[in-house]
Amino acid sequence: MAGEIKLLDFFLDHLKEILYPEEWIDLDLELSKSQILAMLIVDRHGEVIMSEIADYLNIPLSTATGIINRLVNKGYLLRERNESDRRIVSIQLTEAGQALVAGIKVTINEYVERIDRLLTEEEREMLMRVFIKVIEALNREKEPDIKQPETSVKKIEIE
Amino acid sequence: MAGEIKLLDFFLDHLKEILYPEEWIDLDLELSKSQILAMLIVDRHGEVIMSEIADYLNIPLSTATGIINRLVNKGYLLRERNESDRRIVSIQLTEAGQALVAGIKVTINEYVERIDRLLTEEEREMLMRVFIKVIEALNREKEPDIKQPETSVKKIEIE
DNA sequence: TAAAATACTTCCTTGCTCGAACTATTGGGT
DNA sequence: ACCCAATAGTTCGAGCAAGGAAGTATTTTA
Repeated sequence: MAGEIKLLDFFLDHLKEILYPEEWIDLDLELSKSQILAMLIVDRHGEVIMSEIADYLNIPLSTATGIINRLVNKGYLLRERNESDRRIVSIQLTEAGQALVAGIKVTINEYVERIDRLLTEEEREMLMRVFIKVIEALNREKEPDIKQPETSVKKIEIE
Repeated sequence: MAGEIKLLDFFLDHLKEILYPEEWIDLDLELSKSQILAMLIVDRHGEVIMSEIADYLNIPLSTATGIINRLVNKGYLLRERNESDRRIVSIQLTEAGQALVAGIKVTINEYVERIDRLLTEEEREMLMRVFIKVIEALNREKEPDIKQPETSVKKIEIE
């Protein structure tokens, strides 16, 4: 009981920090949150189609179109129609885009290391475990159907 | 080393969840993130002036004006000029606003309890400790000056 | 009493978000 | 072959948010 009250107080006290995590981390002054996510997705998958981006970001295609448009206009992404199926639009990084993503990753890594240094090995493990537990539980409640959660940590090669 | 790589992967994998925490929690369909925060601030302080809201939310006054305007238009807040210093505008909850905040708190509490149930006492304590440690460290780096951090858990009476 | 500081608001631009409507292309069924 | 449905996107319109710049009162101070 006492534990629960404390956790609620804690959430209310830190709601601002929780709701605006991008302010912990000045990720990049050039791009917005959504734009950074989109760039990282394109980077990770090499070449992506609009629907995939919308899927990964969990946003409607109409929103994705806007985000990608701005990145194309800034010269970070390339948009081109697929010739074998002309409904499909595929997205790639330009060279400027690749350079930008590299910089973003460095920045993220710096922050991660900064946090990492604050934690004991035990805390680090528990943090990840708890985070995954919470995310999985909340996802499970949202859509108690369809496919496997598949929310465990995936290994991604960095550099 | 292995720990750090894992933590970086972890962050990259869950960047969407981290950057859009409002999607974990369908806080309220009626209000936006900023609007909810503004309502909670007014609720907690009883009567607040615009500058205080801007301060707490860490946004410029021009942004605060817009957020409060929409809440006033929806009938949740009351805006009135201070008679002793007519530059000042103070904000209060209307009855509808009080009812809404009560509902928001119930919703938050439900989510907090849902998370709480997933955690052991040890995890709960560590989670709060780590969270505060990280927030304090990042704040300290941002502004290595001025006043005390004052980021420890404050107790707030609920209901 | 004039000038500076304070407390806001207004205006403008950019971005995100979403639904609805629309275009283009492809695939299936008969 | 032809029509219809499904698929893949874009466009449009409206609301919300962010923030800088400029403007309006009002109060303080020098």
